[in-house]
Amino acid sequence: MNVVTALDSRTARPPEGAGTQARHDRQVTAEEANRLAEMFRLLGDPTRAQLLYALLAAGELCVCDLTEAVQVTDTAVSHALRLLRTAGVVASRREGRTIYYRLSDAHVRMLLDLSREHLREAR
Amino acid sequence: MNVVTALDSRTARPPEGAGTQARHDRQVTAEEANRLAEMFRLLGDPTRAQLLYALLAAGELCVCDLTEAVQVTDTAVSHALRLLRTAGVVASRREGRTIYYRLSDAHVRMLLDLSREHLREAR
DNA sequence: TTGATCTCTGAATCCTGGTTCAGATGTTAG
DNA sequence: CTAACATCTGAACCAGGATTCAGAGATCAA
Repeated sequence: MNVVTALDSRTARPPEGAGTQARHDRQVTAEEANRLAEMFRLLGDPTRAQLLYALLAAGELCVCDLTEAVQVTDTAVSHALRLLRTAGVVASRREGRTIYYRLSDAHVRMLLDLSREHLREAR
Repeated sequence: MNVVTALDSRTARPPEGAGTQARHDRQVTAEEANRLAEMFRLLGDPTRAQLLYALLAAGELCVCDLTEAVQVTDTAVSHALRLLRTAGVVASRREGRTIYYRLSDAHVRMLLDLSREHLREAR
């Protein structure tokens, strides 16, 4: 209701229309925000984060290596990897009885890389 | 950007010895990964994500505006904002009886901006 | 074949944390 | 002062999801 002091002007509220298509605007629809939240949630678990950063550093690792890197059960690792796999974040490759995992999403890889970088600079 | 992190690396297994240096390297300690996970977790909730993206777009909004933007109770918004506030992600400013919130962490702002961008390009 | 290794799966448990509820705090108007 | 408004707080409730448990595929060696 109140007029807001926007940093960037153009805060005009479009009339909630359903016929809105993909905007290149700053505006983010609830749908988009939910998709983004879903992705962030995937990274927001200590086990999964450690797995992903281990893969980011090593490039490719088998489950046994990952189990050793992160201090949890191999079962927990397997469950975590399944989530990441079905989400398309990691990909797997079988070689004999061992299965190697790697990051498959360049987008996520950049997020991980960038976040690590900035965690170290700032604070 | 140079997001490429050599995928090949025939899994040259470093012998996992005692010498755990690698502080500025690609290596990420469990401690760092947990900190990063904690930050991602903060963004990994639909309500909080919508709040943050609303703030990213508008620059500054009061609780009543945020309550309207996100479709939840004002109480839920308040709880969500408290989490973000204590984490240093948002800052508040009082003007009369209304309180205005804004993003206070440049790091998070970039993450939000970048993620939105890439969600739209890719896929 | 048997046994050992590596990984995955579904069910059950358990716990974190998001929402709701009822009320408190602070602020402005009358 | 009281009343209305804007927001916050703590406790309780409850669901989603991470871990554990027990066992199943899959693959290789002997």
